[in-house]
Amino acid sequence: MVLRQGACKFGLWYVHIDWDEKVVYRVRFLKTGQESEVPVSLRLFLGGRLTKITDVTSFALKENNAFAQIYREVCKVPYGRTVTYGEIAEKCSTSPRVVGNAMAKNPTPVIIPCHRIVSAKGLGGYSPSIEIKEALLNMESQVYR
DNA sequence: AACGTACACTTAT
DNA sequence: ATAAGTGTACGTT
Repeated sequence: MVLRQGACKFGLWYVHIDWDEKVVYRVRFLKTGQESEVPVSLRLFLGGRLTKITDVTSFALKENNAFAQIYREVCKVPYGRTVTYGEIAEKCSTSPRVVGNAMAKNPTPVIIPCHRIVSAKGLGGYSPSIEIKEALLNMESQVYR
């Protein structure tokens, strides 16, 4: 297996990605970085010119644990839409808290669109920065308008 | 192995 | 405003 690493700018951040062919192992938002090759659809997506990332998937979706089920549910949320932690929890027969946990530990944000999961009364959280969540949702709402 | 604590929540007092 | 329920992870014993 050949692990490839690249980065792509998004606002003030660099989106760093580690991937191999079709499988993404890690996505991080860092303040530093250097533009380099990333999966094509990721670049288009971050540029607001694609609504669905099709050419890669996340390794976390394939696992066989409680989080993976949650992640798969999160992936069903369409572009430009948001659902609450509670709604995801209900579909997975668990509690909202657990969904929050799963989101916080999401190894591949964007690929797994955890920014579309919000709290029942407000935006909810996002790491490393809530600004990123806002920017992503803002971008999606513009395309969707 | 057990225990405590910390959460990207929600609902009911 | 505060508390209780919730499941997982992670640190400390």
